[in-house]
Amino acid sequence: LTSLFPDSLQTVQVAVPGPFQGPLSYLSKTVIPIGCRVEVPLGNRTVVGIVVDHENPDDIDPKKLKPVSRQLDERPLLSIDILSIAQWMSRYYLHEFSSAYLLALPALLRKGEVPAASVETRVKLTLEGKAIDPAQLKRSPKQQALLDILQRADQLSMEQIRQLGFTSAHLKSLETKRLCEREEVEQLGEIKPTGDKLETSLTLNSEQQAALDRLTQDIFTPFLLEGVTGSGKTEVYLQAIEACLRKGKRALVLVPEIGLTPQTIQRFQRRFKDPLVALHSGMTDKQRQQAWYQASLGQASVVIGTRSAVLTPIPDLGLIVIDEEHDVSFKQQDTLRYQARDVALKRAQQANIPIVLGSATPSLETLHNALIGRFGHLLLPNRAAGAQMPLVETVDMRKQQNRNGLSERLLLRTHDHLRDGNQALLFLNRRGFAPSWFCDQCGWIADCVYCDANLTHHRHSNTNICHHCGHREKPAHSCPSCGHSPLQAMGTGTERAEELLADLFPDIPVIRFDRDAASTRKKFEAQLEKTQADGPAIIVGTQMLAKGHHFERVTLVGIWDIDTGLFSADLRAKERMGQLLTQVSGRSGRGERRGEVLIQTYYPENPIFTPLLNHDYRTFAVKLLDERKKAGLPPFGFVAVIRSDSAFADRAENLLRSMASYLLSLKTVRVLGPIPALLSRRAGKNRYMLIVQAEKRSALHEAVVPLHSHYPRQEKQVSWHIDIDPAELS
DNA sequence: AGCACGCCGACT
DNA sequence: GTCGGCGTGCTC
Repeated sequence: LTSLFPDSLQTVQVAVPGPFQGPLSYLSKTVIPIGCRVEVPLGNRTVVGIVVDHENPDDIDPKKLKPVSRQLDERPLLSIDILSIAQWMSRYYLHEFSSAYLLALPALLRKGEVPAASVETRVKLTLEGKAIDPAQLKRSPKQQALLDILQRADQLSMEQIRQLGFTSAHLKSLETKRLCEREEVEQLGEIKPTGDKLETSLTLNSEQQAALDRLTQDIFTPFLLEGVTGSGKTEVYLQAIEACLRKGKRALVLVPEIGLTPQTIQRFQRRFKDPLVALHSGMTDKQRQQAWYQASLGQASVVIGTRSAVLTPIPDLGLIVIDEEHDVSFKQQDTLRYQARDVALKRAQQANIPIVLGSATPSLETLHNALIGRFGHLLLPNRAAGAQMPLVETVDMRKQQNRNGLSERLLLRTHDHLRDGNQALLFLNRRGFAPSWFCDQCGWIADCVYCDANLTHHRHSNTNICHHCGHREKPAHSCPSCGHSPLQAMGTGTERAEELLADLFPDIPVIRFDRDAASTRKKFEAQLEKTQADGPAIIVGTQMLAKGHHFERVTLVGIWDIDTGLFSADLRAKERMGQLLTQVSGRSGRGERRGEVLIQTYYPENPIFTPLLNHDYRTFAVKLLDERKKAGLPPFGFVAVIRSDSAFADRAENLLRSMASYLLSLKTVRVLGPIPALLSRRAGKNRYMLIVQAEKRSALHEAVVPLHSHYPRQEKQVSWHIDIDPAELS
């Protein structure tokens, strides 16, 4: 009605950055559509916000409202669907209202930048290019391959060419030979998905085919695709995506942080003529913004991204794939602590489309849902190419000579595999040279000034580093406690392992993967590149190695030290240990030769190993589910952790004590704590936690929701947060 | 989350 | 005398 009176002022509800429980109200002369960005005054500055509603809540006096400074978008940037998922997230994860909305936008758009209309360079073949036989270019194989693909695709965008692994130099060469030419096209509207292929599909085995048949539905159906490593899950995804594109719908693929390599993108881009965009942390803000905008305009048929891509607007979304669904990187560990897998499930439900969660080692939550029939359960129990599962055995460290924790047995097996020209992969989940710097006279250990933790010795940089807060110092030469000199590096990290291996096998390249040797995407790619070379090699590294990389020529996997995972107090420590062990083992023997896995442990008789030695992750997981059931832990109950930190330990503890007594008085939830966090002092702050448990999700939420209004988030030098469905109890 | 205001110690 | 340390409080 108000729009009939052009002079009258409208109210708009705007989600703005800040610690607000809901949107703020502003005045506007015109009706601003929901989903548009606006600039609004906030305090004495101007911020970018998103219009999420029009109605003004009753409790706000309209006379106090300020006007919107500027409308930034003509048309909504975020659809109602995305807005409602964002709203669900902020309610469910109990974080500031606006964070989820802002999370849905790439950084540049969050800052108010105008989204770029995408000008695309399209590459087309000339008449000669269409006619020529690519075999004539056999002296330049890259050009030949590019020509071959262009002949099959008719035309490709520069982005596609890059994603396929070609450089502009390759293209230039074809251009100078007058085989192809470029043309600039301004892309405005949608591009209809076709599902037309560049590369033919692989033939599915009967299990893959059965899985595919069930995936191609048109209503909300969640599936667990449980397939052993090497069983061909990706091929099933690709063919399910093809079916989706053929219906004119688009697909969203989420992969773990570290899994989104050029190889992964290529694997998807090589299959389809349809355009694909990737969204990951290796891209610049500008690139991300462009990719996001193209996706939101419907110019990409397939969107492949990491955690934060879960909220990318995609018109006519028809399928969601979550690869390696158990991976911890799907849970955000700071600010808005969401689990992207669960948000994706919500999104699929809302869009009424199928979603497939794939893993060789499903999370206990997902496995449980499949076992009770809530999710469809698709099984790929065999390796696709008929390769055998590796032989797994434990090495009893009590009966072994060892050098820096490398047993004689593992050393001999490594030697054998290398002698046969194969690669060996040694997994050691501890970076640095040694986990401690100590005095063998009096037992003094270098610890962090700011944390309740030892310093890790790094030899390359001759520094002792705290892995929890980043504090660095030069290693002391003599003991500050007894004066003894010299001090020693005790224990083994990847740096020392690398040194030891280089010493033992002087002629064999040792390639290290950890946060230090592969700190950036580029360095990581460089290390991967080295593993492609012919001849024997040793790959040594941390859990970076467990995440979906195919090391075709690895035939031996050695697990340097599994025992830390056996005794950690954390909720998911055992689950992770089993997943890691299964995943790392899966890195071996995918080719022709049967792989071998050796697990070094001081506790070989621990029954937890028994099923894992036979590749029976399922039995292992069912046992853990049974333990969870007895303890009322997820997925049989619901958990929230409230963490507090303060420079003053008593303040942090007292705040939680007060919350605990309030929560206990409700009599609807179980409360454990306050207890000191696993790392009780970190970066100079004392940390405590409170574990809240309930049988019903609703009871848990009802209990914790009021805390935000009772306790300001920053009060008298204490800050606190709630973590719903925490990844770890620490 | 920012950002200003305001009250205390250590400097030209 | 002030510069700036960061504790406190506010933002439709």
